[in-house]
Amino acid sequence: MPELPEVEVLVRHLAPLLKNKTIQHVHINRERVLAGTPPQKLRKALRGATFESLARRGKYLRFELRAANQAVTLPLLGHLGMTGRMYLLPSNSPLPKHAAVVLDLGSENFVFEDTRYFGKFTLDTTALDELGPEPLGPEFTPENLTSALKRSSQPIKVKLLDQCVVAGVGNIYASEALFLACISPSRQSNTLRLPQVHRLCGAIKKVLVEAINRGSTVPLNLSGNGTRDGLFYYGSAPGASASLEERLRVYDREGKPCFTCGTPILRVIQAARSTFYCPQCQRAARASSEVKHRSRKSLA
DNA sequence: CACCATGTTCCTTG
DNA sequence: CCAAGGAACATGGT
Repeated sequence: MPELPEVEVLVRHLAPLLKNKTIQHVHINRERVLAGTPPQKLRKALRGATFESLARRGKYLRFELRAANQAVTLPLLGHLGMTGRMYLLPSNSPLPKHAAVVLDLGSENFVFEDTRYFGKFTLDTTALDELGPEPLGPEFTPENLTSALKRSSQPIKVKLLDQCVVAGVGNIYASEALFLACISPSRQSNTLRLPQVHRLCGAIKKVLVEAINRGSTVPLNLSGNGTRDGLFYYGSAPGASASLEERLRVYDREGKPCFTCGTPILRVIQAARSTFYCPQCQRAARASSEVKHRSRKSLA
């Protein structure tokens, strides 16, 4: 599932390819991804409309379309869920089995493919209102992150997946950022001190920027066809085929040695998701019970 | 068959 | 009402 870096790479890739293309027909194969937008409404809104711009917000793609002879633009929101992909295909290419929505652009199709159909393709943009700051934007500061964390006793790893806290961090980069910041994933959010939050902020930015610069974490197959190369293909580019292990410091490295200290990486389950961390580099802070015990001792 | 998966949302429980 | 935990969603890979 694409986290922020892959969405960013995809948006940069698609924006110039879609610009000024006009939608001839709208094919909806899975209403579930419309997130409440009536199919007729989507067809009516998109048919004849032209792509004007595309931007990312968190893990969302926000398309701006202009209907023929209209002054106003229409926002269209996309989300890749766990398995979503978006790409252009020549009109004569076969559509994938799980094509949820297909926009006919004349000589090519813009395909939203999503095997598990957890993704979204909708005119309803209200989801954006709930999002916290962009991690690579000016609002994402240690001070703001501290205030977002201060009233939560949830483990910090779980809290980082909350899109209200910071928009775009997912399961991979939550583990990665905590490793870089040397913070235990089980540390209670509201017990982090400013220096640690400072480190965490920097670590989040660093792992995201690294991944964006790398192209993506998992090779994105933007052609929709693993055997084809060409314009829309990232995955097979030379140097882009490094395995997860070569790109990530702890994620999916259970039992393998920490790159810093050699201690085997652990995997635990938090909020029903896997977390990976180094128990040596990311030691939990001294438990409060231990602190109490000590003070009781010194009193005695 | 078992378990796992880059996400979000809904339901239940306390 | 709120926070937290877990199941559900749907499909495929190992």
